[in-house]
Amino acid sequence: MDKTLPERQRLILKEIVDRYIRFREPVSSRMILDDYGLSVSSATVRNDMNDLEEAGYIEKPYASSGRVPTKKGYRFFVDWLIDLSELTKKERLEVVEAYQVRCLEVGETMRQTAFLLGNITEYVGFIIPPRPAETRLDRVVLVKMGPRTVLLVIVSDIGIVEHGLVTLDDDISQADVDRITEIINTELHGVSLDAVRDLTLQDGSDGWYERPVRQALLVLGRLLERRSGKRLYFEGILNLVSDLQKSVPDRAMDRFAGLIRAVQDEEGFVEEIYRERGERSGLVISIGEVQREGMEDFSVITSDYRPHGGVMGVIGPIWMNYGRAMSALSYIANRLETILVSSCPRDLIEGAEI
Amino acid sequence: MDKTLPERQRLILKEIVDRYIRFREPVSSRMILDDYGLSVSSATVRNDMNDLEEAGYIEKPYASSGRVPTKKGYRFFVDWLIDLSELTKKERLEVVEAYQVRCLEVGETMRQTAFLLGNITEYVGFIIPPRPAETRLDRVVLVKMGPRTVLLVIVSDIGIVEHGLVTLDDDISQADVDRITEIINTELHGVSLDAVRDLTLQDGSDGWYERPVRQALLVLGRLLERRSGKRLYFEGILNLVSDLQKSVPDRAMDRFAGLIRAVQDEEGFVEEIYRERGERSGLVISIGEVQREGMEDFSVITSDYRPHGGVMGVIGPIWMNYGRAMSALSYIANRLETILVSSCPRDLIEGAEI
DNA sequence: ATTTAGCAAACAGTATAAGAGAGTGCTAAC
DNA sequence: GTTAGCACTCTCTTATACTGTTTGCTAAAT
Repeated sequence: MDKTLPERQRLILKEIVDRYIRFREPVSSRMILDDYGLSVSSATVRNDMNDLEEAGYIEKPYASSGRVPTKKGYRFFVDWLIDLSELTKKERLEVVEAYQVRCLEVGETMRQTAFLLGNITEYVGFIIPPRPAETRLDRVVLVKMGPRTVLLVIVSDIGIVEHGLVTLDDDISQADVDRITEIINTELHGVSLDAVRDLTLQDGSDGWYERPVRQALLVLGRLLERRSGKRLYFEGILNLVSDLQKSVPDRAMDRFAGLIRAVQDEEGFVEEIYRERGERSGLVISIGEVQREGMEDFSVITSDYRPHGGVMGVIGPIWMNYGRAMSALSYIANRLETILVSSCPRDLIEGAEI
Repeated sequence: MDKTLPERQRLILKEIVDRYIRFREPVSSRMILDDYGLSVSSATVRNDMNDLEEAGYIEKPYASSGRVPTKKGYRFFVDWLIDLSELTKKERLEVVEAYQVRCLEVGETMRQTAFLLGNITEYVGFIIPPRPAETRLDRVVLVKMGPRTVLLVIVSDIGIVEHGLVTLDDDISQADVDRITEIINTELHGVSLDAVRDLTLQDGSDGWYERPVRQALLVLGRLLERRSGKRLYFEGILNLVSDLQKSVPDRAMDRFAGLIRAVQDEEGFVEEIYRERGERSGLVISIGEVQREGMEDFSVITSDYRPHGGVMGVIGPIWMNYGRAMSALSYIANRLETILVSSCPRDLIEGAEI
């Protein structure tokens, strides 16, 4: 990586990116002097800016305008020049309190997290739930509701993941329900949700168990199957509206609609996020690099979170406040990990660590 | 009500509204002739249009442009001139299938309904859940999860409304849990959720029961309290983007942002919807009449649904396709009622009807 | 009493031109 | 390596003219 750049040019580049992020208009040589109090003339700054332009870090919208950072410029900025800006006490409190209300339901925790990400960064927050392949079944809970109906609750090592109704062919006693629960939990405790799904949906185990057990297993499988569909939670898409409107008034709607379309196909989006992250862990910053039509002008910052390899992130305009977003993302990822791990039953904790 | 208007003027007004809804541009006297084949001259049509304008049904964006319907014009249109357009077989199927997947969770049913409304009308669908004051507790289910933790599921006459974790001070046996369940269900079966909330949160019952029962009741109350907060489900806000962009390219973002803001304050929005409906039942059409800043240029069609007095609706631009939206709304409201009533336990059905 | 033909007037929308202002690139001097 | 000065470029705004659509009005026709 080339962090080599003359000191003054680094300063000027930093100033250009900082100012552009703040005011969203091309930065002239004068502005840099006014603001920064460099003890050189504007001509000198212009010379440096020329060098920076030749090196591909900045560009001009038109021949005699101020400079605007290029993607390469943003990249250099986030890699070498950025100041991280800690969350305020108030914001940290918001996060902590949001997680205070203990959510049993994993889905609720996901929604909450996406909401926090969106709300604090004022961009779009999203989260991909823990992979079912690495989430383990803690137990199922069966409760007799009616003569032939039983409530089924699926509890994983990170909380309740689904519930549904099992309709049986015949009437059944509470004792039988308890026995079935016992059987299922003995067999499936600690098995990954994906494996549970496959086991319960395949017809192989047909002869093994009595009918009510088979029926319960079938519903269990179906619920997990349906669950796999829900792979993504978004919050705060509307935060972009005012930002875009202020920054690119005439193209705002286009950009916005483009992003919506890019994100509509959740399956594809999730895949692209994983592809883009590759084998990296921790924060990954993609500056217009997410390969989806309509996202060329958006930046995405993602972070993985343990246990079970989920990914959360923030989508913002390419001129987003990277420092803030990065801090927020780290902090929230960290909090979420704490929450998830702390709700993990003791005997499944080793299994949870990869 | 004045449905009195010379026959030809009615025809012309209908044609103007129809065309404006379809093409979203001022309608000239020529267009009406071309399209409709009236056997009069354009001058005659112009005279009629003049009358219509004087009567306040249409107006000109500028001195020599074609005519555009006024709110009064839309009102006359929906009251006297509209053709309802039935949903297609495919659309009806979509609705039926969406409800096929039996949702236990009331919240899920609400989300589903809002989604259907938004998706089929291609505007914004929303739904206000059944009033807790008129929803009755069927029973609670308590399941021992750990030594001192108990899972609490709240089942109302229309399905599961919430679940949460009760943390007890002392260890407890399964038998005790069953006894507590019995006590709570005996006391509270058939009581409205609002009443349950108030009963369980007031400190009066302090001495009555042993500690574990009191603790369970407290959590029950808290969950119902939290639930009251979630009074609104929205889906399809993004459907408006393309419509607005096509219709009012430059003001699109403003309008959009305005609506978002108007709807952000859910409490206030819900109140205004109830205020606007007043004592009316069935479909209510508000043409820019919902008194919220930013909604002057949007129309809202609402419908109540039984049991328990919820309201669902569609928000669209003032030039929305009223015929389609009205049909969709009636149909979906009807389906939802069927679903809700059919899942209602026998002994609570009378209570459900107001 | 309606309806119609014909025509002047209104105005959006587009295109073109001119002027102001901001910022750069370059050259020559420091 | 840095700076002052100046010509040049390009956006943004304002003014002007032109085109095409549609209306309102008047006078004649039915």
